[in-house]
Amino acid sequence: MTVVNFPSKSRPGGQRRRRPEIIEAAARVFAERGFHGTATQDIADLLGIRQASLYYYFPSKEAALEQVCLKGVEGFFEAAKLIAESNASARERLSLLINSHLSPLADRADFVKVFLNERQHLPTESRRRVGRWSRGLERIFEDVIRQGVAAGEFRADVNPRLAALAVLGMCNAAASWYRKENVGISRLSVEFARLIVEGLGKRDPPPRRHR
Amino acid sequence: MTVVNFPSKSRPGGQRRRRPEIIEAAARVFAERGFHGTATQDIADLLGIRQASLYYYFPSKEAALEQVCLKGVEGFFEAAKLIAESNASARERLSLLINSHLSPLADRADFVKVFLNERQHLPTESRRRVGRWSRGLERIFEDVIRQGVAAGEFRADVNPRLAALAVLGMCNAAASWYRKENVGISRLSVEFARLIVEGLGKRDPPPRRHR
DNA sequence: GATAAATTCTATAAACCGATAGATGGCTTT
DNA sequence: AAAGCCATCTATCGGTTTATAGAATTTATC
Repeated sequence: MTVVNFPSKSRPGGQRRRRPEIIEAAARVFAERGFHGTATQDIADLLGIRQASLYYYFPSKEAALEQVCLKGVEGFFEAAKLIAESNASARERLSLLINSHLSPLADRADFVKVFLNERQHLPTESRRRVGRWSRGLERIFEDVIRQGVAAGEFRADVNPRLAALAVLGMCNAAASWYRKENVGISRLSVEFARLIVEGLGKRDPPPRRHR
Repeated sequence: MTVVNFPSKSRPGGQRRRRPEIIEAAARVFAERGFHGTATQDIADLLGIRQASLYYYFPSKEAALEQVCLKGVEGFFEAAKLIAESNASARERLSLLINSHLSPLADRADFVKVFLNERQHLPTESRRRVGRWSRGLERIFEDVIRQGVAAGEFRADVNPRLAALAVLGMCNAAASWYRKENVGISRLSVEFARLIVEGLGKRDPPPRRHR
């Protein structure tokens, strides 16, 4: 009976310890050339193994995309939901939402990028799933903005739906250039949050003083 | 000698009158499935012709992409430059820039979308070209914002580079959802411009009145 | 209506790519 | 060191896709 808790027995079908590394390589290449622009050979090259060896780690190229996308959205929704449900002001919550939405760029930019650009190529089932997920996130932003309007924190003539899409678009676009620009996430978050809440314009052009 | 100015003689190698239609079909399919996700067969299907017939209109699939991308950026830069060089206020110019940047979505959303999402797959030479073009446009937005800061119209602590990327990201993202959301360009432009210049926040939370 | 030009078709070559099957070697455990 | 599992390899099949060649058909011109 000797039950062993070492890495043995427990798994009937292989451990595949290198799996995370494989998925990371896939993310890198997918991010750079896109899903259909990538041959499985490209992933193998990056890893220094043979093309066919990849199939020990996933059953199909699409399955690999699915894994990458999953890691690309992991936690987003939950974090956003927590923030949205806190009882801070709408301004504060929106700023936190922006920060939370940008944070993953720091350590998994490729995964996020692949999710954003390649999710359309997921098999039907999981594409639907991430569709729902995506709409849920939009809704969270939209609701916080709507609450801000209702509370008198935000302008009354704001269209919460459009504003939410604007904010998300702005943040998501950062995935494309975050690495090239030399700016940290916290700096970026602050800049974006202030841009959205306060705008670019100066508050009170003070009554013109004579020099 | 009889020189004819009718549509004859002038072109030695064919007229290819259907070319615009062909390119439009390519744009449609590229926009939906991406460049590498599209087979030339798909374009042919949409047109009701045979796959091989396409090659009467362009020498390669990449060349078709090039044409689509070209139409996707046509005029952007020139329009933006004119606006940036006008002597309106920075606020006004930025609003006009946003409007001008969104306008093409009305009648060539597919072309714009393809340019934004698929330009990475252009052959090296033209990719470099649109790279320069793209940076030029960023620069225009950035400069107007910088001038607004210098003129005291915009907050002094704004990072013009990041703000420009934010605005462009916001506008470009609209290409993905413009059709689904039922909103006209003018409405969208106004909303976005106000969002960027004034922000979401209310100006003067008036000294708290009783209820 | 004859002729020429423009357009579309059929047929197919050649390369590429995803995926499977089964062999091989190395590491772990007993 | 024997046994078994884990990981990778070799070899290859079948399907897809881009692109070319040349015939056939339609359209325009005189």
